[in-house]
Amino acid sequence: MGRQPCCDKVGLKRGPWTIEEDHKLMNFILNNGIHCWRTVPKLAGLLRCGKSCRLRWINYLRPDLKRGAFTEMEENQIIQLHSRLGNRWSKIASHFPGRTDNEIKNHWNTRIKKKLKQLGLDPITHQPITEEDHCKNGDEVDQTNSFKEEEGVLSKVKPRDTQEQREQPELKFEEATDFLLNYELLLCGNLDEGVRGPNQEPDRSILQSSNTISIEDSSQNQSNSNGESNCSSSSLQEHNNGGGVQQWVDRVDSMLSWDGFDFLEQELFLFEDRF
DNA sequence: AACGGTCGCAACCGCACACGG
DNA sequence: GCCGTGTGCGGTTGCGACCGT
Repeated sequence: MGRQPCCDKVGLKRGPWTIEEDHKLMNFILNNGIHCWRTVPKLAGLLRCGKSCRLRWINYLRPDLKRGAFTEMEENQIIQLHSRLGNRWSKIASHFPGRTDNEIKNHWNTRIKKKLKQLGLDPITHQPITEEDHCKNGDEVDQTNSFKEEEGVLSKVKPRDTQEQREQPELKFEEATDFLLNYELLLCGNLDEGVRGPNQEPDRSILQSSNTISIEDSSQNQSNSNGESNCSSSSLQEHNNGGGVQQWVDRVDSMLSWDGFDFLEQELFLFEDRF
């Protein structure tokens, strides 16, 4: 016999969240914190299951979320961490304060995977794709390696240009070389520490070389296995130093564009005062 | 303008794990 | 040690936006 579902789904709403639902959830959590996700929707007056509320909070409403495109530095770090950790997205995400595992996973699947394939690297093993793989994997790999035939340009025929690709229409040979050099350096770090095994401390030097994160930062964020509230508060404390909560309020305000947002803003300022 | 194909992201699903009684 | 419950995680899907024909 299997587990009971997290909630009885009869009468529960599914699909995209409305602004009103976001409002209710955020308002509830800011006022009451998170004790038990199962009770959250009931108490917040939502027709959602607790799991759905949790996901919405973590992936979208959390105040410490960092939105916007991934930087090249972040991408490189993701690749490096993925080569060491595999598809353990939550572990990878823990190195990127403000980024969610879902976000990183999506970014990996939609962008980085392609980027690696374009460069002739297997996104799973992080090794160069061999001729055998070529034959084994058929079309998929075939596409990824076709850049070899092209003269000085590593772009391959794409079904259509994405926004990113429009900004960077082609991956030039020099850029690709830089990327590969970068990549090698990153992986060299991995190889050196390969003997340490996956569960041991990551290479601090590599991570600290980044301007954006450090082990200390991420460990602070992870310090409480309980997760959410602690993570939020520590980040909020950081944000608070530079008026971050105000920035978040501005961001959420513009993002959600509620007519009746004043009420929530008051709540948020109260929230800010607590930190 | 209409249509079909592709992409990217948000959300869902189901399993695994942790924890308390 | 077993069982029930809550939560976390990774894989997958649905759907709107965008683009080419």
